[in-house]
Amino acid sequence: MPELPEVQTIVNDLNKKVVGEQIVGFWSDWKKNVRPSFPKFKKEVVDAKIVSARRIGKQIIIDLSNKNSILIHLKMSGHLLFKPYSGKATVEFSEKVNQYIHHIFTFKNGATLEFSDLRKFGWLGIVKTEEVKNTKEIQNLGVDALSSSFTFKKFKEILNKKQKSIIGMVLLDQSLIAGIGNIYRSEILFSAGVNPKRKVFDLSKKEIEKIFKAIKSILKKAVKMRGTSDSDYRDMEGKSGNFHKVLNAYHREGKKCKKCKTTKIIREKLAQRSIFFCPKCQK
DNA sequence: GTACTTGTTGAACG
DNA sequence: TCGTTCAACAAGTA
Repeated sequence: MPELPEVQTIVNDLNKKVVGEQIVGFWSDWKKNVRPSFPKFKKEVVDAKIVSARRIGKQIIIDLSNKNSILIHLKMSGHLLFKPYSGKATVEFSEKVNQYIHHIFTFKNGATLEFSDLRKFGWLGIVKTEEVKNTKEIQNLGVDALSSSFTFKKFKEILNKKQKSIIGMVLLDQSLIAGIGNIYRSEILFSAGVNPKRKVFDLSKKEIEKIFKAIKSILKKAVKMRGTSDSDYRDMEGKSGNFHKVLNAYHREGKKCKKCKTTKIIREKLAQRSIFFCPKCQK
């Protein structure tokens, strides 16, 4: 499932591969997830050129030459796949994930950008570029976890407002800090040595510092490694990320903690979501 | 057929 | 009224 580092990887690839491309066609077989409507979306994107791609939280924004922007949210199982023109109908990928393509952009040079989404939870929409920041999806997001405005001071401010909350919940709340999902929440708290169920007011200054540093360092490291492919995430070429190879907690329940090497990682539910941690290393 | 997956959202809660 | 918590929802797999 794409979280911030996976989305960042996709945005980086978009900037490398599709900037300057002119959209000549758009196809969809799941029109209910195209906003505001399929005909309107198609009308606004066809003929436009791609200017640049950016990201806020897990939200992808692709700015077009006609003052419109495409918004894309991949939700659980969405992927964007770029296929350069090969002279054949499509370039084949071996990964199973490609059977679920529901939306396809075609470019003037014959390349395609395909939106694959197994569970059909993802969506894409068109808005005026100047209206992007006013959309409900963007306005509801807190400060982006990797942006320069997410400073230690800012993190303390957020925690100050959430004294009674559980730290594991705060990290997952997109309206406070945007970009952290279930995988990185577990990894960040493991790295900081903090139990996910601790209350914010109970955290020491040093622990807060450790959590903040872990957010930045783990997310940056994950971006470098092109994301986590725990279940089915793929980058634009259909390739897996590498971060799952270095996971310490996520999806490791029953396995020995890599830090203390004695205690097993346990899995618990926190507000309907799984949380993974080492009961010995995370107090 | 049922439980499980996640991010988002609106309803229900105190 | 407000801030917080919970359950529902999307669709598919095992």
